[in-house]
Amino acid sequence: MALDKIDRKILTLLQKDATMPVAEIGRKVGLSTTPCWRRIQKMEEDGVIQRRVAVLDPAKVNVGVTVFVSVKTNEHNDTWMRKFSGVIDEFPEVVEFYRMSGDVDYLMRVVVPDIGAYDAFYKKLISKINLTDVSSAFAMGQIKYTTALPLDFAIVVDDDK
Amino acid sequence: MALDKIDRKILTLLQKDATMPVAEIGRKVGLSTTPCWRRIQKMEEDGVIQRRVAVLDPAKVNVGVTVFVSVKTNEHNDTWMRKFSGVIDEFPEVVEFYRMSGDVDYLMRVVVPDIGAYDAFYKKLISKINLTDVSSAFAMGQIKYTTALPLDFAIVVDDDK
DNA sequence: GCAAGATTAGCAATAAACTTGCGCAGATCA
DNA sequence: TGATCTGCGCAAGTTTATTGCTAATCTTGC
Repeated sequence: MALDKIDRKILTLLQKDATMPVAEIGRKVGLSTTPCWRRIQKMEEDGVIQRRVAVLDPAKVNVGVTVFVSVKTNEHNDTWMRKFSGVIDEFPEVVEFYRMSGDVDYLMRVVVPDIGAYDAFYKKLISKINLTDVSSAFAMGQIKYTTALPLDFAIVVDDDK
Repeated sequence: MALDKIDRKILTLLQKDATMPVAEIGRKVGLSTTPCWRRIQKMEEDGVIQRRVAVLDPAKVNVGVTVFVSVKTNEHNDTWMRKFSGVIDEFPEVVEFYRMSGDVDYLMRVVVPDIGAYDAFYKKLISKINLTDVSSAFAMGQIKYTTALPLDFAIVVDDDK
């Protein structure tokens, strides 16, 4: 599962553009098609590469507004957490959901067309599960968003190349 | 730029798995290869589909820890914002960055291997730009994360099909 | 109501990309 | 030194993407 310099180069390219032909990737990392292809295969088998997806423009599908929703609860048990997770799973508007440390218990990122749609989401949410304390923070603009993870921390065996 | 039911079906599939052959997508949405391919092309030209990317496993590339960093500033002007954006752009650890309304001015999501790496990031950040107030919230776990946007709000012309 | 133009579907052929089998070269180790 | 292992690359064969062309359906203006 350790990655060398070539693997990381490949991942960097694929994180930017997964449509790039293997032959071209190979050329850019100094490898012919076959070994490059085998490396990609291995990284997919190992689960380093989870999947390849299409990324849409939020504005073009009318979900230009991002809201961060902080949730506090009194229910600090596994059963409740699972129930909450299940409820959230049903909402496609919730694109990220984290269990937090500190004064907030859960944090989620919600995408909607406008404030009105957020209110509708909010009402639907609290009708499905009882939440002690919910607070919403609206994003006025998305300055940076990337699905590409940094590879600087990846485990390495051969760092010579 | 309006999307009909077939377009949304295609997008739903591509948001899950962008490696699926056009022929299979066509079959699933009830279309032959060519028209299905042309629809996909059009949505790429229109920018609805921005790009296709490989999604990696954060743990496998050693960035299993997410930190949300809230920033308050006294500098409420465009010049400073641009400078801040430029600084953030240089940090691959910052995968999301928003300008917020409310008592926090900016919010970013940072991915790192551990607390130590976050501290290193933090030091590097404040050395590059002066920030009035920074507060960090650690995620104990990622319960949901998807790059797929909801298509329920997309603009529609023909809603018959 | 009808004909011209526009839009969308489909087939078939071509081009491009992926995938596999095999052999070769360098590294490792007894 | 020789056996083994690992990784590379060539040359097929297979799958998939892409394009040109035709047919069918829908729109529009009269």
